[in-house]
Amino acid sequence: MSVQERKERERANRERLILATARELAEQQGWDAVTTRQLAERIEYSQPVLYSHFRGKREIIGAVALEGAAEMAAAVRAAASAAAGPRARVTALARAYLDFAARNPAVYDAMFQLDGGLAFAKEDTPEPLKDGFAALLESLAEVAGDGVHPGLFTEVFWAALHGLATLTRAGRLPPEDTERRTELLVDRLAIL
Amino acid sequence: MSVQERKERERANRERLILATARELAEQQGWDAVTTRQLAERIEYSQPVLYSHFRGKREIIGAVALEGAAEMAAAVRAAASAAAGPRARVTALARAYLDFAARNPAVYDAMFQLDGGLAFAKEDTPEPLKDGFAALLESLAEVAGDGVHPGLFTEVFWAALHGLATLTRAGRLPPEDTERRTELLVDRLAIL
DNA sequence: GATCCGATCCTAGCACCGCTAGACAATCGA
DNA sequence: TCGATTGTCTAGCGGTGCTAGGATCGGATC
Repeated sequence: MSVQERKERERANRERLILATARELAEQQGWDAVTTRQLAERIEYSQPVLYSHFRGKREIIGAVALEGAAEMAAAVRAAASAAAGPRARVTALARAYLDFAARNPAVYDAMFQLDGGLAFAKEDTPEPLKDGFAALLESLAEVAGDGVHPGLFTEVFWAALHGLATLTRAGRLPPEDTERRTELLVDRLAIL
Repeated sequence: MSVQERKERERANRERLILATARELAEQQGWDAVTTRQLAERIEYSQPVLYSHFRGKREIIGAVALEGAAEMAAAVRAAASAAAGPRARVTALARAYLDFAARNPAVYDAMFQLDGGLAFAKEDTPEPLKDGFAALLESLAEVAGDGVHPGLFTEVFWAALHGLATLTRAGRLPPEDTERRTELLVDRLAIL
């Protein structure tokens, strides 16, 4: 069944092409510009082809979000493991998180601002999302402090990072003070 | 010129009606349901009338956001002034903020999630937005700690609240632990 | 009181959106 | 070689935000 295998391979390639194109277009011109027509034209297929891969636009956004979650988890883990000592680890984690959000605004939007039809904080939460939270938890648990549930602490720390990321990106916070805000956050939240 | 005054009054009334209807519809069915057609039908005028009051849908969202900012500033100030002592003030402020976001999700979306075409952190930032930040600053400055710029501290605290509000609302954080998260945040961030 | 004129509002329609039915062509198995 | 299946496209549906242009209404003037 080599023929069938080839077809499946080609199909998988095209699906990757769709996601990569959607992501690229979103980073270049924003998600509003990612219309099914524009996307179809860029991958050089007609619109209905998109619907043979995804249920709709929401699911495309969701798929990009999952990609992003996996990348962010990797980035956070890499930064944390390259740092020595709890304090350096947490600082590196925070910087990596905010850096990812700043460098991939469209992906970050797909993960948290847009409706990608993803479930959260439930049984059927997709693996990359749970793993993203786990990546934060790994480094944050050690600085949660005595008597504080590590999961709860991670939620609060994560929320703070998320707030900084979104408000900065939306122009609500001046970008030049990001580093000072990060240091203040780590100083206060983490018990070293 | 009593005639002209009457007309201006009626016009102002209709503008209030548009905003109240948009807000009500958004809280009931979400901003996606606030289409120009639906909105026009509810106020019993045709669509073009909307455009004689606002440049477009964005500006309507922006106007609702400004309303919301004023209300939130008032809510935060009321909560803070009813509390005795720095710690109680900050806790009350945090609760009031999160409570407002939870009770008025559509308005909160208009303020921070949607594009209302509003300027931020600049000279031409609308007054209600600057005042909203000022309301936070008033109570937070006293717990910023020595050597920490009150504005910077307020930004971080605000970002944390914003993160908690949005992640909770999006189903990313289980709502039942909100109170514990709030206490943890206040305990760690505020210097008492 | 008749007439004019300007402000006000609505009908109709534009270009675009996400999505889909059904015709068509290419490819596979017999 | 032929029929069936799979894959793709054209065309179109109902919806969106927004606007041009005509009708209508009310106040000011003679």
